[in-house]
Amino acid sequence: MANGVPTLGDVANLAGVSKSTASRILAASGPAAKKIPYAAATKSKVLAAATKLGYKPSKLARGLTLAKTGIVGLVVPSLTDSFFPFVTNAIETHLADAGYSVILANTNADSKIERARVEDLLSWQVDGLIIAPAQETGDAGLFWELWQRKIPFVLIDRTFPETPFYSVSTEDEVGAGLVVEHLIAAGRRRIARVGGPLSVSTNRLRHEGYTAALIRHGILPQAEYALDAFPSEEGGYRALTEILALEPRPDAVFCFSDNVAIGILEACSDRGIRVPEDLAIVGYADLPHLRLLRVSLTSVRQPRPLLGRHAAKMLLDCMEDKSQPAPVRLPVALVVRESSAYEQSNANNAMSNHLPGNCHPDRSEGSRAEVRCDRDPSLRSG
Amino acid sequence: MANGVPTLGDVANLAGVSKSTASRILAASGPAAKKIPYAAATKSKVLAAATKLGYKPSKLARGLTLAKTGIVGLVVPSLTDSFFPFVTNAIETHLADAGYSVILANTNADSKIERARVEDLLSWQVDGLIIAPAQETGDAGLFWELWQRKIPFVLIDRTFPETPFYSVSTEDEVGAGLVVEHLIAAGRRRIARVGGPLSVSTNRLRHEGYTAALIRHGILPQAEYALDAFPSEEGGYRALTEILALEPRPDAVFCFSDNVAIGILEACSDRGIRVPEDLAIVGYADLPHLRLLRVSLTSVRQPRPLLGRHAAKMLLDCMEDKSQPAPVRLPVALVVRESSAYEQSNANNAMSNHLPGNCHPDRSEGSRAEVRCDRDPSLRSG
DNA sequence: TCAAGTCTTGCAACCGGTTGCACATTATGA
DNA sequence: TCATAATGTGCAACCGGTTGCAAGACTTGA
Repeated sequence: MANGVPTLGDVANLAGVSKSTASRILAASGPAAKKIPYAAATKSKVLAAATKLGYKPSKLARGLTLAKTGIVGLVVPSLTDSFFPFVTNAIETHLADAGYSVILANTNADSKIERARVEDLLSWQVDGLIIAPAQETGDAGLFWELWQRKIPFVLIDRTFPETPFYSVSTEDEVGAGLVVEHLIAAGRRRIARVGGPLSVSTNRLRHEGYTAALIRHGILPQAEYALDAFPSEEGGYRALTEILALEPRPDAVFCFSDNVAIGILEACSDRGIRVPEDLAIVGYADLPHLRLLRVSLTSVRQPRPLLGRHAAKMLLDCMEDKSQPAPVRLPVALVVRESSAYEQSNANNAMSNHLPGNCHPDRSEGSRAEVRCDRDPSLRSG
Repeated sequence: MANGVPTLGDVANLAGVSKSTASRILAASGPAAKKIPYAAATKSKVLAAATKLGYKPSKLARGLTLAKTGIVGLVVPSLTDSFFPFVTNAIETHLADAGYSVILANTNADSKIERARVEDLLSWQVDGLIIAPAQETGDAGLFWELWQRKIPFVLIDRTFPETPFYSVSTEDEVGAGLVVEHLIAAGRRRIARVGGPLSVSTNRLRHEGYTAALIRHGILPQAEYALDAFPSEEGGYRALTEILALEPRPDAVFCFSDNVAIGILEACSDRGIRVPEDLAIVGYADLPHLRLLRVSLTSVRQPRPLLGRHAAKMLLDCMEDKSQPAPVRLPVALVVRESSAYEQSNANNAMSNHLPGNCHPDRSEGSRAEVRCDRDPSLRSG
C-alpha cells in the first residue's frame, strides 16, 4: 500500500481477515472456482474490500509462487517486412484473449541475438515460446535445448526436419508447384528461380516443389537456372543481370520473395525488358498493393493471420493440455496478375472485384491451395 | 533446482556460502558494481558455481524485491498497417539494448481494450509504458490516471493538448502545409481534403496545416471541401463519389492516409478520371512501394524508426533519470510523385536514383521538413 | 595486552502472493 | 449426550531473490 498499490494484505486488513482467507476467496472469484467453503458474510466482506481498494493481484508474486507466469515469449527475426507483423498481430490477440501476456523479442535475423533473447525470456520463466527462427539459424541446437528442458515452444514458418518440434508452416512446396504449373500453362518452359540458402526449410521446400513440377511436365531442371539472391529489392535488381546472362535465356523467373521480384521488375523497366512478354515474373508472400503496381505482380499468398492463430492455439495446447499436437501445414493461394499473365485468356471479371479487400483467403480454412485472381490482367490498359 | 532451473540457493550451496553472499557477489559482477568487500577466494568459488550450474537469476523474484521489473508495456492500436510495425521494431530494439523486456499489447484501436490492456500491464508492475492511443480514444482520462499514479509513460503519434504528458509525434501541420504548398505550386487551387475526426490530434493538426497554407495563399478554405472517410482503401474508393459531387469540382485531393489515397486512385481508374490531369492526389504516411504504383503516389513520409527510437529514449529518461523531457516533434518529408506531378518540370534525374532503398529520410536527423522526389514523374512512359 | 577498527560473512526479514495443515466452531448421527 | 464429521479460518512456510544489521576473525595502534 506504501506506494499506492494495494496488496493482498491490505485487503485482508480492511476486511478483518487473514491473508490466506482473502487469497482463497479472491482466487475463487476468478476462473479457478475451487471448493469455497467460506461463509457468505466473510466472502462479501473480502470482495467489498477488494473492490473498494481496487485490488489487482501482482502477476509477479503470483508467477513466483505458482511457477506459472502467464507470459509467452514471441521471437521474430523482424517486424519490418510484411509477414511478421500480421502473424504477430494474430498471435498477440489470440494469446491475450486466453489471458497470456506476450513479451516480444526481435532478433534482427541474427542467431546470436536469437539465443540471447531466448535465454532472457527463460529467465522470465515464460510458460511457452513461439519462435520464428532467424533465417541465419542453421542448426536446431537452441531448440533441442528447449526441448530437453521441456519448455513448450512452437516454431513458425520454418521447420527442422527429423525433429519432433511443434510447428506451424505453410505448404511451400505446393505454392512453388502452383507457380510452376501456372507458368507452364502460360506457355513458359525456361523457368528460372531465384531463392536463398537451401539450409532454410522454406527455401528448400520451394525448391523441391519447383523441381518436382518441372519434372512432372517433362522439363529437366537445370542447375544454372537455380540462382540465389539477397532477399531485398536491391538483390532482385542485381539478379536480373545474372538472369539475362543465362543461355538459353529464361522466359520466366520465380522468386522466393516479393521484394526480389519487385527488384527484378524495376530492373526490367530500366532495361526495357517487357513483362510479361519477354519475361514472366512471380513473387512469393503477396505483399500488400502488389495488384496496384505498374505491372501488377503474381505472387503466392500465405495465410498470415491464420498462421498466427494456429501457432497460438498450438502453444496453448502444449502449455495447458500437455497434449502433443501434430505439425500444422497451411494452404497457400496463387494470385495471378499481369506479371505472368496467361496469353490471351480470362474474361473480364474485374467489375465484381474492384473493391479493395474483397479477397481474403486468410479467412478460408480450405485445406488445398488454389488459384485466385483479384484483378484481371487485361484491365491494365483501361 | 527441482525442475532443473538452478536458483541462488543452489549456487550458494555448491559454493558453500550463504545466499546473501552469493547474491551480493553475483550482483557485483553485473552492471551494478557496488562495493564488493569480498575475499577473492569466495568470489571465485561463487562465480564458478554459478557458471557451472548455468545460473540465471529469476526476473520474477528480482522484480518482486526490487520493485523494478525491467518490463515496458507497449500499447499499439494495430500491427497490420505500415506504421506501427516499424515503430514497434525500433522501440523493441532500443529497449532491449537497454536491458528491458517489452510486453506487447494490441488494442485493435478499441479504447475499451486499451484500458483493459493497460491495467493488465500495470499488474505486471511495468516500469513504464509507451502508448499509441487508439484513434477512438477521445479523452485523456486513462492517461491522467497513469499520470496521477506516477507511472512513466510516453505517448506516440497522437498528443493531447493542455496536458503535461510526454510525447513523441511528427509535425503533422508542417506535412499538411507542404502538401498544400506543393499542390498550389503545381497549379491547383481547388484542394479538397479527406481526413478523419478532428478530435484526434493528428487529424486536427493536418487540418490546421492545410487550412493555414490555403489562407497563406489567399485561398478561402471551403467547409464542403473538408470530407471525412474511414481510413481504408474502401473508404477512399467510396469517397471519390462525394468528391466528384462537389461544386466546383476539386482539382486536387489531400488524403490523411495513403490507403484512402489508394482507394481514390483505384476509383479514378475505374471511372476514367485521369490522375493527375483531372485530379491530383496526395496521401500521407508513405507506405512502401508507393513509387511503384501504376500512378505513383505522392505522400508525406514520417520518420517511423526515429519516432520509435525517440520514444524509447524518452521513456528511459523518465524511468531512470526521472527527468522531465520536453515533447519531441519530428520532421516529415514530402515525397512528390506522379499523382500530383508539377506540370512540365523537373529534369530527368532518375538514373542516379533507380536503385531501391536509396532514400532514407529516417536516417537523417534534420529538423526541417523537406521536399524529396525519389522517382521522376516523366519516367512513367519509359 | 587490550580496545577500536576493518574486512568478511551469515541471519533473518521482506517483496506479495499461495497452500498444507492444524485449530476452532458448529452441525450431524447414533 | 457425546463422538464424529463437516465447515470456516488462521499460522506459517515457501517461491527466489535482496539487504539491513550484527557478529566473528583479523589488523592495527597505543
